[in-house]
Amino acid sequence: MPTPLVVEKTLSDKASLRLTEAIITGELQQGQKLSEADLATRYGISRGPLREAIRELEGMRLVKRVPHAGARVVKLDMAALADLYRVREALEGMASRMAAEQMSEQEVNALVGLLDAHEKQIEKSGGESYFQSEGDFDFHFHIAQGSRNQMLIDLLVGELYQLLRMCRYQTSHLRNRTHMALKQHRQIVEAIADGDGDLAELLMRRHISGAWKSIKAMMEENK
Amino acid sequence: MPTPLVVEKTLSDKASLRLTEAIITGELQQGQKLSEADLATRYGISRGPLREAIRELEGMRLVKRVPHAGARVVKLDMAALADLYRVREALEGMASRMAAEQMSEQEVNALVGLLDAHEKQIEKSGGESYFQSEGDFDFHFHIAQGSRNQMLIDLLVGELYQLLRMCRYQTSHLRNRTHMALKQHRQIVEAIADGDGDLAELLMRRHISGAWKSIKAMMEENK
DNA sequence: ATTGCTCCGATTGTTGACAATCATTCAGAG
DNA sequence: CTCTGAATGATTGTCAACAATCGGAGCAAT
Repeated sequence: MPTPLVVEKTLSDKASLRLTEAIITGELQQGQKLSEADLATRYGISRGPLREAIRELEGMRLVKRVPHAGARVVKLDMAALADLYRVREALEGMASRMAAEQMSEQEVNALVGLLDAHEKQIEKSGGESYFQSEGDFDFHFHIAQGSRNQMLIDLLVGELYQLLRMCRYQTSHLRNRTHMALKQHRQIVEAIADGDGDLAELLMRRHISGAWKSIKAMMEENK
Repeated sequence: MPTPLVVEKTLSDKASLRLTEAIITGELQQGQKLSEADLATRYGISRGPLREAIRELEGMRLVKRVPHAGARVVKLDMAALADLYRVREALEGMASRMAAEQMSEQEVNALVGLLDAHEKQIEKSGGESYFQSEGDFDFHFHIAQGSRNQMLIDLLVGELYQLLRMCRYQTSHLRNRTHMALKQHRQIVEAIADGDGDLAELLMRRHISGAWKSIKAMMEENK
């Protein structure tokens, strides 16, 4: 039985995906208003599904909606990013702890392999492409999965990581942090391999808190 | 100028509120299917707004939707509750830390007053009414506010607390924990008053982790 | 008896038209 | 000239009809 090559999706789900990408890549800029009629005709669908897609993006915190006034792309100013990184610190810290408690040896090996691949990529094409190609997300994504906590996974992958991608796309990123990041990643994996939840959480929180500090410093310097 | 007594809301927002209450109180039971046609006629609205309301509830994690098959009320089994309490531990721990760093003296005093009121209520009407009347939520709600972190507040108040209310409504709750809970609340406030973020986070995490252990024990015993 | 197929009813997904609301503009009074 | 406020255009909210899809009942063949 041949499986269908194109997975049939509902129009609003497809619209939701397109909108998500448009927002993250900056095709729809921060604070920009989302006109229902405009987007509907542009995507070749009706306003009904599009409205539902917007409701979905609201749930992901990518847009903010105000009744009778429409939806606007969320604005990631310094305060919002500070909030985001604190929440991320809490959630990924917990994810690392739970991953340390529950990841199988096989999964840990896969993680190590992932970091090896990342290291090679960095050596070959300069640190820049690491963040740019979202290799960094691979790592954090796998840790989230390792926690076996579905709610944690949904929160991180479905909401926080989208906002982070959005931020990363729009601010050019420091490539001098890649080596430090990779080293910290290895330390975290080591703690997970040892089943040391306390240490894994501590290291992940430091890793994220440090990333925020350097982003913040860069933002304050560049403007 | 007299402010309007009835705040005009959109139909889908009103439906969203009604549905939320119906789910939390158990009027719509866990796992039950939400029929669009049925609910729409019952609420006296059309299917359009109702569908948007369901999308909103999906964002709050109160229902789970599968394309072409409808939406069902989420099932809070043991595994889901375990996940929920771990996430809560991480987020409220962070909220307590930030509250300790940022709450004003005045706000802390208000918190102390709140706990005094709670204590009186417990003495007067037995411990039972404390959890039942959602006095416990008052406390956690104020701490979230104190964090000054809007994303944290949205996550806790808009999503996690709804699920917790749902759980609390349906499982009769231990009243022998009220005294211990109150004592722990006081310790947390003390840490916040001292501006000791480390301790505030630690105590809150213990508080929540302890609550989960006793709930889990009760569930395993009762079935 | 069980497996597979077809048809049918019920439910969800989608559409375009209609109603309500908001923001802007422009006229007129002070 | 400024401020108020009423008309107007554009945008969002709502509705009811239509199309697409899923699940199950019933029947036939092995």
